[in-house]
Amino acid sequence: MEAGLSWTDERVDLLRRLWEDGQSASKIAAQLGGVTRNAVIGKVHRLGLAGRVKAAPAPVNGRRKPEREEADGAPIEVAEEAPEPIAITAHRPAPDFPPPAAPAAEGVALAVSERVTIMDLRESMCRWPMGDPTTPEFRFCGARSITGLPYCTHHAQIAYQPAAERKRDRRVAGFR
DNA sequence: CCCTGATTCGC
DNA sequence: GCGAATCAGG
Repeated sequence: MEAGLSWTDERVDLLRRLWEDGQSASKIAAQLGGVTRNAVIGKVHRLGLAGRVKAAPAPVNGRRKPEREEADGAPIEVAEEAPEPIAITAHRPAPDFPPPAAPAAEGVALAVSERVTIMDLRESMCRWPMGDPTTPEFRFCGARSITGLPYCTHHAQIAYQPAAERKRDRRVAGFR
């Protein structure tokens, strides 16, 4: 499938903006598409913009070393962090996010049983519209949505397609 | 159980 | 450089 999908300048740029905007790795991954949250976190660290607004949550080891024992009398010095006064966290509730202007249905079939009416729509449910809003048959996708986003992972990828990729993946089928 | 980021290491 | 596996925690 998408063979040429990698960390292009544009994708890195988007990653930067979203991360600095406080978006979580999983959300960013969903919006970028084609990568997992691990990939995002890994990239974030490589870019050197990890852990900005964090105290010191994980000075521990991530992956245990099976056989390799660090048996030496040299205690690893942990760099003490400078007494950072206060982090400037400008709250920007209006990110330059691409609105799901043209929701396009695609072939993948979601479980019909998951569809819900607006009455049953919860915060954690996908708000992807399905059907004609003017009819009583109108439903929402209803699948588990990405925390903080109105859509499930599947629809988020459709709604938030990267600008570069967007043109190619245009698919306008009938709504359902 | 859902999620979060951090770390290590094989590729 | 990349990201899965794993860890540690909310």
